Amino acid sequence: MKIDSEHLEILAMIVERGGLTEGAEALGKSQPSVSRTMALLEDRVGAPLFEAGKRPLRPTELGENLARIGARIHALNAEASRLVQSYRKGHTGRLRIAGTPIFMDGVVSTFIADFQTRRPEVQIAQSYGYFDQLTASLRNGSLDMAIVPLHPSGVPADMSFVPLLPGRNVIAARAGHPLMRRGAITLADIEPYPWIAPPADSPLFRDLQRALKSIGKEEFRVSFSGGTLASIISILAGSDALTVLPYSVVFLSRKTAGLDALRLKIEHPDRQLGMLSLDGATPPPALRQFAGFLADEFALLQARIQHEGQVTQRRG
Amino acid sequence: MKIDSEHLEILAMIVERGGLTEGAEALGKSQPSVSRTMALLEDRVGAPLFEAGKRPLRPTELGENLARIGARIHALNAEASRLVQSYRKGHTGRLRIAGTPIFMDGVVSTFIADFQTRRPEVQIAQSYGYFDQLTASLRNGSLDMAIVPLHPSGVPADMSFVPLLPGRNVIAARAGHPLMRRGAITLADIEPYPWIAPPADSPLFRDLQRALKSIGKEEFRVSFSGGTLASIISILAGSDALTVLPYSVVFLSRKTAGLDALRLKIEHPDRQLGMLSLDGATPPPALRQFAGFLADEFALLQARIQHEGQVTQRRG
DNA sequence: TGCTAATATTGCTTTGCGTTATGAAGATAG
DNA sequence: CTATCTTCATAACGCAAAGCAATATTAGCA
Repeated sequence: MKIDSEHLEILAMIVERGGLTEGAEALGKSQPSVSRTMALLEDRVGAPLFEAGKRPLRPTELGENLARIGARIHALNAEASRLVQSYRKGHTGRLRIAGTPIFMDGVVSTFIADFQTRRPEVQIAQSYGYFDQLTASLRNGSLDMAIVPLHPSGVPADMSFVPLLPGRNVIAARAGHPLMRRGAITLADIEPYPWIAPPADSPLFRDLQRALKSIGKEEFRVSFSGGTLASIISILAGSDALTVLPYSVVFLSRKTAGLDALRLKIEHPDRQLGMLSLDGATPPPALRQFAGFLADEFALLQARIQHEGQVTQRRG
Repeated sequence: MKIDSEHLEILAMIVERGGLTEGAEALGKSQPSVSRTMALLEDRVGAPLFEAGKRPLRPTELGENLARIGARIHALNAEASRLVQSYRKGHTGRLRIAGTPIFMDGVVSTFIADFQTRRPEVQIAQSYGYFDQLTASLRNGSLDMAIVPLHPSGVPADMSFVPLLPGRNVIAARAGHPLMRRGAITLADIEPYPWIAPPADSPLFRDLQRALKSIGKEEFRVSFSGGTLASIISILAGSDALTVLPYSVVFLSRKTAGLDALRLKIEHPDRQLGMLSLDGATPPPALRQFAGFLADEFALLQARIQHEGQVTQRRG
């Protein structure tokens, strides 16, 4: 004896409105329709839901109790509708984002924070990884979007890539570093200082090797390696060590972390930092929202970086 | 965009069971049926509820959230079914019972108490009234059953009457009353004592008049009138007053209230105390339960009364 | 690669909901 | 008490959807 929840909702509305006709109107249905539905429900329940021979249709004890339940069901159903609406607009959902650690910590996470104040119902699960692992996760559906440095030619065939920033790297040190005051820096100037290296399997580590090689430095002394951005910044701040970081990271950490970039041009890899996502799957609508937000924010960031560069050049 | 609650319940079951096939089985439906239902729901929702290309069908974030709501709807629906079941068996409901005050207070209320320990979900609204008022209430649906003294010929055509006890009245006084020790009582013996009278519009008051006339007493001194049984008992207990009460009331109050019946035969009206109910209307199922219970209890009571009578006679 | 089990699709029937048109009956006012 | 209004019930019919069996498809796995 299964009762149709819809019937209970209709019953609830009739009781709430105090009459079948008004209930039907409120439900947007015809009066005969709900009349028959109630007759059917009474049949199945096997007991009268309305007092017989009363014209402004009044519920019996049982009818009232069932109506109470119907009202609660209606509330739940409406909640489901709201959930779906919200989800479709991208205002609700769970996003699984991953990317290379330094860039995620140094840049993306601050934008995520902004996004979450705007869309608090979107929960974001952030994790870290490098290219191979990230593409695998995208393919098996355990990740919605990856943020990686990538050369346009390296985009897998089954994925799309939206560039956010050029992948320009700089040599970073603490703001008060002895080398900071120098106008032009030579290889010899750099020689005495130890290096902090990103994890050996990271693209940034390879960038570091290539960058130093590009300015003629084949060997370098690593005083610290493998840490997250937070520990790298701590160590940079408390020592005269150098490291290679994306310029955007240095730019955003300048003031808060007392970091700066050395006036030394190094080869920057021909890559772009951008958003990578799988083509086939239906993306969560929240992803569109988030991707759009990131694109906007990064455009702004790039403008700020360029403006700063001009000012510096003019001053320098 | 209204979502079918049934669909949400199905979704919940699939998620709970961890697979479409098992969900279908648990629901007692065929696998294709629930498969298509879910396809339809996904269509309407406009977003995937299950991860694409996963064989033990796993819900998406949205699917899981909707399933949670579905589970709550299912619980409510089941609650409704239980309510209906319970109601149909007469284990739940509201009964509106009314009757003549003395008899309700003295006899019926104790049985109501017993019934309620057995069926705590049945709520009983008790009220008081005399014949005309009670039949009117029965007819307009504001009363489910009346308990009244009635001659079989007086049963209205549109009602049924189930007798419970003969309407035998006795003259009652406190157990230690001077007249109690006497074997045979004459009219002269009664003369000195004042009377307590029921409300003047009650059948019991007319009974009192008739009873006294039947033993030749036309005039009597009324020292108190109009009270409920509780006050009548108090006054009887604290004085040597006499009154007329149904024997069943005296019988049940004997021990607790220190009441007894005088050894003086009076004319008892040719009426039966019984249950009166309207024929046409569908009675609440709980009424059957209650009426059956009362019939049983009164049969027992009558047996106890008869047994007591025999013992007393043998002793007397 | 090929097997197995899970899910999707297809074709068909039945059920129930929606509508409009119309009938019956309680409520109400004079 | 009857005339009238309002409210609810019934009838007839089309359509959407749910049910089932049979069958195709595909992910997981050895």
